[in-house]
Amino acid sequence: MTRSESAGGRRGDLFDPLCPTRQLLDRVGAKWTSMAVKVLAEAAPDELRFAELRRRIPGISQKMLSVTLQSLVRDGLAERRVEPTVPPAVHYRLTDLGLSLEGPLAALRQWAETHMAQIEHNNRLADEIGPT
Amino acid sequence: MTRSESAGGRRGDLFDPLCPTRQLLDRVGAKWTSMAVKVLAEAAPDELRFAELRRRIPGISQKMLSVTLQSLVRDGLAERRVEPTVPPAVHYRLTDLGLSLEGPLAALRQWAETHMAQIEHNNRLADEIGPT
DNA sequence: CCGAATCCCCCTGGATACTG
DNA sequence: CAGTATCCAGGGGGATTCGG
Repeated sequence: MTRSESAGGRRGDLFDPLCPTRQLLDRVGAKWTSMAVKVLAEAAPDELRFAELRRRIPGISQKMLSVTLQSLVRDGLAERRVEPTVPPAVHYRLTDLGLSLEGPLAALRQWAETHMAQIEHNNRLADEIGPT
Repeated sequence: MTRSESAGGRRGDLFDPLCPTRQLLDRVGAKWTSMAVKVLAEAAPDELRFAELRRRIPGISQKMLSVTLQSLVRDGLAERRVEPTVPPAVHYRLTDLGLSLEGPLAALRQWAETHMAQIEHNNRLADEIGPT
């Protein structure tokens, strides 16, 4: 990718190794990841089927659900279990690792619910005095 | 756009784009936001100048630093103070609101530092057995 | 010194259609 | 039912340049 080798620092490389937080945020910041984790965490320790997950995440496309679940599985945050029936039934559940992420995520959610109204308010203020 | 107008809940439903958590994640997920908050939080209660911030955030361009700081200020997470000297000296510091975000963010950082190595390992495993 | 403006690449994620 | 493949629009964010 050779993005920015001229600017005195290759941030493409330097960012990943030094900052696990960045990596995590890239995942959590992905549009549907945190919701999937939340829904799976709420259901835990039960499993959820693909269609059930989809129903519990209104607005998600099956492509994005599929992609999101794949990356969770790939990261070891979730596990996939296939029942070899016809048609196949695929179940997902969080691993312990995935469950352990719920704590920090819940804290962030808590903060958001407490403070986002204030932030939106601040933004509206900025829209008034700024453009004026 | 087929949002999720059928979905009942707003608050606490992070499926909905209006959900506070979604909005927060969009901010925190922005590439440099969390890093800027961290650096500002570490310096608190002292202020940091623009150039100093830039030095403490390896790899950031001045455009992105500018943009990031603007959105922090706009959200009321940070404050901007200009000394009308020539050339001007611009200082930033977190507001109380911004500081209060540091807690949850630090928790996430903590989680990342503890578990990201495991996640990367999981990914390498997936790369081996998958393509095989 | 600080930041606004511009250009542009590329990645995310949405819609749709097709397999097993 | 579950997942894959393709196409495509939008926007984030990097480099660069100009302004005060």
